[in-house]
Amino acid sequence: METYPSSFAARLRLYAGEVPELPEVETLARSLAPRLRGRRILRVRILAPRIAATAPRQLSLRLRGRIIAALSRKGKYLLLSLDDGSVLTLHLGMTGSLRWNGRCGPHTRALFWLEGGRLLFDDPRQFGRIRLDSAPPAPVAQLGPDALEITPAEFVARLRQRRGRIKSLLMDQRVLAGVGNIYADEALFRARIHPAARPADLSLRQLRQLHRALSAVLREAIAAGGSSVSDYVDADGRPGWFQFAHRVYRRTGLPCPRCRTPIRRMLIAQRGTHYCPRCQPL
DNA sequence: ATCGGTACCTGCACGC
DNA sequence: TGCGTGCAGGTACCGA
Repeated sequence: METYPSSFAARLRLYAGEVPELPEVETLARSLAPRLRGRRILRVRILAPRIAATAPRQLSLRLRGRIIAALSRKGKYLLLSLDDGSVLTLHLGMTGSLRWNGRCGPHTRALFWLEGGRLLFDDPRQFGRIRLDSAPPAPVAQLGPDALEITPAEFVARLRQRRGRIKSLLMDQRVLAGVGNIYADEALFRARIHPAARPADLSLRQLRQLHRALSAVLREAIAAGGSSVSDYVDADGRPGWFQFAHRVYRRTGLPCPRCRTPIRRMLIAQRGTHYCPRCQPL
């Protein structure tokens, strides 16, 4: 476990884990499933119309009385299958969170009263979305294979039919689903691949290495985040999250954990991108 | 068709 | 000290 200057710890506390990517949504799905499955929805209230991709009135009317049959995740989407065949889709955006039996706050955007408890949707920036459809909606249907489930062969094939920069492709939800800025940087570092490289620049071996690195970093994050995010669903705050330490993400200027060269930051597709110039040559 | 850039949104850090 | 500015990045959308 690395130690960081306290100012950096504060920054990590502020940002790390705040943006829900695949591991955070997976952990949330696992902790919520036993609480929600089989429960009837009694009442729904949308406080911020902006986050409702389905009209708030429709949501309230059509959700009342429904039973949550199953809960699943695809990419960064949380899918609640209801007893009438419809699907409630939740996306947490950048700052969204779900809390079971939590207290309402200034950023609470939606409330779901269920038998035996209340689910809160908090989202300061309101990039999250809630929608109800008769089947998995277009955004979900267009997702590529889930990043946790994609095979090495499929991973390589899908990347090789694209020409963009490798980091952009990793984050393109149609190529594969679930990877955001944090895990893209971390996976590329582990695979020693420059984020601006293009698939044509990379050997088969490197692409397979990237698949391994991505699987590893996602699984580690789920393992580390599991208990803490589960606590978070119950209460306020996320103690224990910092078991998972980022190696390059937001570590600009700090020594590379492998070679001590200062981590560098660049922009790719307007996103902050962190890499080691020595370990990840172009 | 594919890619890159921008809008949306808010809270925090930073600098004058 | 207080205020203005920039930055963070999820998806959708637009134009080249």
